[in-house]
Amino acid sequence: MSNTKKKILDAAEVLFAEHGFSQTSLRIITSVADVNLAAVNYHFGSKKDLIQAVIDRYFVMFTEDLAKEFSQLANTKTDLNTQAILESLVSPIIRLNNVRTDGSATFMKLLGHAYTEGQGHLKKFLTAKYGFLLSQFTALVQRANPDIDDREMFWRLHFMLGTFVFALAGHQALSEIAEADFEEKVDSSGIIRHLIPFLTAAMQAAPNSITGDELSHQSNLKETREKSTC
Amino acid sequence: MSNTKKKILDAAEVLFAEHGFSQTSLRIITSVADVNLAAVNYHFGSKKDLIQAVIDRYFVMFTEDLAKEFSQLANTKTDLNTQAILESLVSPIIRLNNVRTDGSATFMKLLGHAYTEGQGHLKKFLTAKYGFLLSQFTALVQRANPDIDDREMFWRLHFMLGTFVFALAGHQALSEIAEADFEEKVDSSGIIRHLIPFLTAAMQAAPNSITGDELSHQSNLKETREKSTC
DNA sequence: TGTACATCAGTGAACGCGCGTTCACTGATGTAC
DNA sequence: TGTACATCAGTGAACGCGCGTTCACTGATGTAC
Repeated sequence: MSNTKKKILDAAEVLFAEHGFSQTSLRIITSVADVNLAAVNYHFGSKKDLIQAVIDRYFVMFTEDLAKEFSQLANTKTDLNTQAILESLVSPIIRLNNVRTDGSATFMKLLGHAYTEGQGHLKKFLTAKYGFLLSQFTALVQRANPDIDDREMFWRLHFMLGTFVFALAGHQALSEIAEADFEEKVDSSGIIRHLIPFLTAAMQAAPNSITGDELSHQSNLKETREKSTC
Repeated sequence: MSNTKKKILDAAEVLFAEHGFSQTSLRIITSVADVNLAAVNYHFGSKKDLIQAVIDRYFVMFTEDLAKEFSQLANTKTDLNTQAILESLVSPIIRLNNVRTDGSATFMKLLGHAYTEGQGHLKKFLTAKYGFLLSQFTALVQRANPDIDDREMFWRLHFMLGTFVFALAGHQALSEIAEADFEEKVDSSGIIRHLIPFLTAAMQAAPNSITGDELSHQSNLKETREKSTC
């Protein structure tokens, strides 16, 4: 990979993570990377392809590690527990910090933007290329929690992954508040240390017995608002 | 409020929720609302002020209900439990659906965009105006969980709120998959029904005893990657 | 009751600007004969 | 060894386009005398 190409990717990932894709112009990327404006289109073809390349570079690193962790767990002969499965995510995430300063937070921010900004093509691209890892992860969690039915498992898995991404992507803002309040600096692995027992307990919750009907009547406040805001 | 102003707000909130703020142009908003392009600047001053007005209209409805629920809980003489506190969020969220079709999902999507897109001014505006509700919520959860120390409570509160927003904002995409897999349609209140036991259990988890040092060495894979991607 | 002026909601067209992309071009390096 | 051509990385300037915003203007309604 040419030096120019690498300089573009390095500048783009930081700016995309911080400000999102559509709010980051090629002009600001190329000026930060100190390369010519036309170089993006020369090396990547278009802005869309640059976004894909930035995300894919992280995914390749991340999924390589993750696949190893999963296959180790899958080959475990003894019982699996939820905590061990969640902890298998930790090393691949933390190791991104060795590749780039704040690598794991950057990766999670990119994922967050891809989730909310992408018009679908990014999601399809990622699902097609890395969906098998989600399947593996699901299988492991199901093996560790055989009593949870498929519907409930579906929701809990997505809540869990959502919390993971959200917590790590918003890490910077939160740890600034935490630092002001508790004089305690917290990095990515510090957040994960708080996340794992939180999510392990959540995963093992007893399923809900409240019905939809009960739920909609449980408040003491009457629902009297009309379908209008005039 | 003039009819034109209301038509702009109604069209804008749907488009902002779906595509984000910066990716939604005033031209598409005014064409959907069937009003003149210049009307946005006439009635709201600028696009930034329109965004603020859209979000504030939801917040006024939501926080009005929420404040009532919180003060009811605060006046409870008996013991508070986490589940009851989480359930107090349900009615104010669900009631948004009476005001507008998919109101609660729209609100959560707007919150999500405000969180990831806003350059700070939106966050400051919301914190200044509605931060007292977060303090009330924190006080209630602390009363229900006196054994959790302040640091741990800080993180769990933010994980919880993050999961709530993430789950409800991404509700549409997920329930489409859920529908395909389980032939079961799920709306906002259906998601909340899955969320509450999940988060209640998470909140009551035993705090972690793993130290940072143990965490960074718990993987069997060696961390050998260099700080380079060439 | 009539006239003059003020206020207000809304409009059509244009403004300047920043955007992603394109294109003709340069200069260095490699290859064929 | 020398010459002609091909390939490649990169560049500077311009392109057309969509954006948020502005501005002079219209027409309806209200108010003062």
